Amino acid sequence: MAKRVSISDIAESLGVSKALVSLVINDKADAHGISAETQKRVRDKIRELNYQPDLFARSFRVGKTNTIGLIVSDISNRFYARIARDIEDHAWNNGYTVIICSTDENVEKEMKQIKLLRDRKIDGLIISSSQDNSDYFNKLSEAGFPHVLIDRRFDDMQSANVSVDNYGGARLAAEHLLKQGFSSFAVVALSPDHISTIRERIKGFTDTLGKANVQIPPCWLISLPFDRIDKELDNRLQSLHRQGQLPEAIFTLNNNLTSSCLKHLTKLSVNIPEDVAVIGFDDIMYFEHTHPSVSAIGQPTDRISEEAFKLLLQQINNGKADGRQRSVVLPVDIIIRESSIKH
Amino acid sequence: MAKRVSISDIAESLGVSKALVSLVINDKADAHGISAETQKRVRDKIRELNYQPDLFARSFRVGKTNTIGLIVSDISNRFYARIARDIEDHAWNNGYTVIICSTDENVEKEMKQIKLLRDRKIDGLIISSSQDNSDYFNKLSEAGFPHVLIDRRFDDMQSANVSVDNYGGARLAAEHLLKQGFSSFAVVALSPDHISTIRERIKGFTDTLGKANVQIPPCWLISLPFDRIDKELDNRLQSLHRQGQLPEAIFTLNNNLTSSCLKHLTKLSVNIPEDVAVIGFDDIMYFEHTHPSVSAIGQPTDRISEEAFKLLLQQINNGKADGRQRSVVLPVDIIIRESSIKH
DNA sequence: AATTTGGGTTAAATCGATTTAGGTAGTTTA
DNA sequence: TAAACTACCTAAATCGATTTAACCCAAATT
Repeated sequence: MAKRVSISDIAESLGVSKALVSLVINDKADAHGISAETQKRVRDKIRELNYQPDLFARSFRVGKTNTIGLIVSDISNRFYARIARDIEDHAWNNGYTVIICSTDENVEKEMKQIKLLRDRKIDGLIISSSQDNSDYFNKLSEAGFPHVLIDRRFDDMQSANVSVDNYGGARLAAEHLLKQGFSSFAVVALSPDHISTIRERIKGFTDTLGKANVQIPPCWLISLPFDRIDKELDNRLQSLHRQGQLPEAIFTLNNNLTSSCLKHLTKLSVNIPEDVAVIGFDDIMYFEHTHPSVSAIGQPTDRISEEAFKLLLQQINNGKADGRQRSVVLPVDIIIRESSIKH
Repeated sequence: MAKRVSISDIAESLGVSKALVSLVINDKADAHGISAETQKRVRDKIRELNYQPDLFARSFRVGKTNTIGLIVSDISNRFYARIARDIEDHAWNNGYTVIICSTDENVEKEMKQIKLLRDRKIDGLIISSSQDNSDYFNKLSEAGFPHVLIDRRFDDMQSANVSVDNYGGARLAAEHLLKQGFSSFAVVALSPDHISTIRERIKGFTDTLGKANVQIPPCWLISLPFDRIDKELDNRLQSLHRQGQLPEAIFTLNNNLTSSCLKHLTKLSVNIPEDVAVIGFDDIMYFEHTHPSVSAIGQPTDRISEEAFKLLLQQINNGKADGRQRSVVLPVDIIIRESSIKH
């Protein structure tokens, strides 16, 4: 591997000091009164030897890596993939690079990842956490480590955070289903059930039904472990179907659950929405083209990314996470398609 | 921000040298005859002060960052999202971290990204390149920089690479459509058209049709610019539809093109497959649930990731990209669903 | 003539680790 | 008793940059 040319090489071959070269590179030459002629000589030599500053060494010295971390449960989930893409764009436009980690909802893994990223000296972190309380992040805040929580939130949280109106979205779904005249409902959720988005969506849905004096019996409150969504849902739906106990409508709490639900109902030859109506939280493009097309609560992924990155950058540039951290809650909307229209 | 404890702090508070502490940390103490007792003292102190080695500083010193880059055209594309996820897992299991970049098929951006990542001293790179020749990568090979090209390939390529049998996959699609009895065909491709996957898929398709004495007229060879797939395809399909010139079957060259095609045909009330049949390269879960379900050529994303990471790790561990680089071509399969079944 | 001024430049410390060629002191060997 | 050996440990260089306090010299001022 050909040896890279370093700042010393430039300095030596020119008979000047490394300091001088560094000053020129960093546009501090004028401020230090380096003569125009010398500056030109340096710049020419840099071009001649094709010198590229070692960003790693620079980062080491100045204590800033221009790298941020993004931790989510699964980067191949469309929701997070979109957010990742947007954040990557914002990062790139601001001279940052993104390291992405998937936790599989595994808290230990998540903590290890945060630790590793911090040991690697990332400048900040954007995370959709799987943890069940804010302790860890409050410590991060106290340590002044720039970070923004997205998607999921905690009570007593000091950290900056960006989320959507999960409660309101679920209410929209419930109101819509009630208006359509459905009268029995199931919720398909995800465990671990401490996840705020899940909790809020369930609450928004059940509260709204409650106001209409509709309760959801336990057998229709379905919670599936993250790593076996598909298989478990298959079992549960099959068993309900066998017993003729399917509800009139199902509210699925994220795009994976919606897809899986669609798949297994179809497999059971259950007609949607004639036999069972479906509406999901989180809209993705394909729901427009599934059979039937699927109603969903749409989340503004681009706004989430934008706000999160903005908040992170503020913290990084302020040198620390300062006291009052912004908490941003974004609105959602409902997209009504075939799957939830009463026949 | 509380000051981190460094190796010097440990050394000082113990009255020993930094070297000794470092040796203990790196399990080289025994080899250097450091007494068991001293080792224990060091380890105890490390625990007491909660010392965490600065991985960044270590990387700087040893010249290895344990970070790899992954560059693709768009990380939110399902195909790449899956690959990214798998690579991330392999990386994590091997103590590596992944920096992800999306190029939007922009060659200049891609080069800038490679340069940035190299300046940041990543240990290796996995890339699905948008470039139109192998020069840049051959230079990378000569410089001994570990890298693996995935998905797309080049002629005269010295770099390690993992791809799928695009030609064969396209042949499968063509054979299937012919067997179904369709007799006029369109191909929906992506520009820039130098991309190897696109070229090979087109060739595999047209060659196979050619053997059956079927030609594709220019108006049915549709090539769409990456950043305006959806809009352009809408126009093209509308115009063909208006003129009553839609083919009997369409072969779409990636999952985005397939989705977009589905969307716009549906919008035009064109029945699939009665009016126009569709089969796409690259299968994604949703194609099983779209209306109609969509036939596709499935790519083994997990194998791609696995092989790519394996090849990269080999290069990294060998210290250099050695002469003969492995070239892996993986098989694809055809999944036949409703959209390509003749009525 | 002595002092100040300032333009142009550099030496050296620094970031936090790793690595290697020694050093020291005590014990054994010749 | 001197040399050799052993067991333990350390000094200092190093990675490639940035940063700061000083330095030198010539011109201007007093």
